[in-house]
Amino acid sequence: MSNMQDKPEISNAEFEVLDVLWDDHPATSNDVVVRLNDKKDWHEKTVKTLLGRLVKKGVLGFEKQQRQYLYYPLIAREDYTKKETTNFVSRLFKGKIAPMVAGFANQNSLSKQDVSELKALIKEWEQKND
Amino acid sequence: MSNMQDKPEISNAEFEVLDVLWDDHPATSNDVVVRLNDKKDWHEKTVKTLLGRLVKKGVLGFEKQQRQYLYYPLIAREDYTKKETTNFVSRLFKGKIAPMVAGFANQNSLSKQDVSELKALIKEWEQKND
DNA sequence: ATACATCGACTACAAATGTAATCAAACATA
DNA sequence: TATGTTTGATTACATTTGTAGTCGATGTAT
Repeated sequence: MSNMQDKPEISNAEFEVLDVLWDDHPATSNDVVVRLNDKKDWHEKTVKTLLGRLVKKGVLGFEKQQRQYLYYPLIAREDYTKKETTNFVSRLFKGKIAPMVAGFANQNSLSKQDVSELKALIKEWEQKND
Repeated sequence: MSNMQDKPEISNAEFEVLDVLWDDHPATSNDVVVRLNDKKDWHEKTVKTLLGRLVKKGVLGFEKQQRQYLYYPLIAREDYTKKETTNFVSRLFKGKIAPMVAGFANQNSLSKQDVSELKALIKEWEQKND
């Protein structure tokens, strides 16, 4: 079983880096640094370190372009978010999605759009599972 | 501003301990150890350490009963889960709940009950915000 | 050519975390 | 009473994480 692929454990700081690469890639380390400046107040070296760690973890790949690297994600945002969501819901809500939505709705205000999107989801589900 | 209450940053291992205390409290360290045996394969000492750390973080309180301590949570599960959920949705889904439910639904199978609970939530919301 | 600027690689280092072991005091037991 | 047991307190220690700094190779400007 050579390809026993265990979850990459992405830290919070690493996630921010990955996130900007999901938004647009490939990108040089400097691109990432620049795009992170909006949200985070990180030193260039910090961002480079995080890029390196993500590469080592198999989360990012890169290819050389002259002296620089062009980084890109090796895992899809959707896959990651789905897995994390399942995990989260399972840990905090015994795997039940409704209580999580309930808690959320009660904490934040659900917008009209949120609600109509949820209704659409449900309708779709009902058509699939008549 | 003495009561500037900053979030307690509960680690994964610590959360497991807190979780069994939410289920039933107060409880002695040994109670916790025993109840954790089902899920986790942790040494007694490990559990004690985690209890201590949670106390230090202000997440648990205790009162002495003879030589032992009776531990109990100082924060409510609902408050914690709500805060974590808001945080999670904000980080991974730009604060939008519907995409998170969509991803979840698509990964796991939504049960008929999940759906009816969601519908109930929505109906309630619609009544409140006519 | 010379001197700086920049890149990735490697090193640094404290705090948090996972995972216990040791120690001293209090109890229980032979 | 001498000994082993159990408790919380303290200490241990490797790994991960946040947050950079240094170094050697390469690229750029004078």
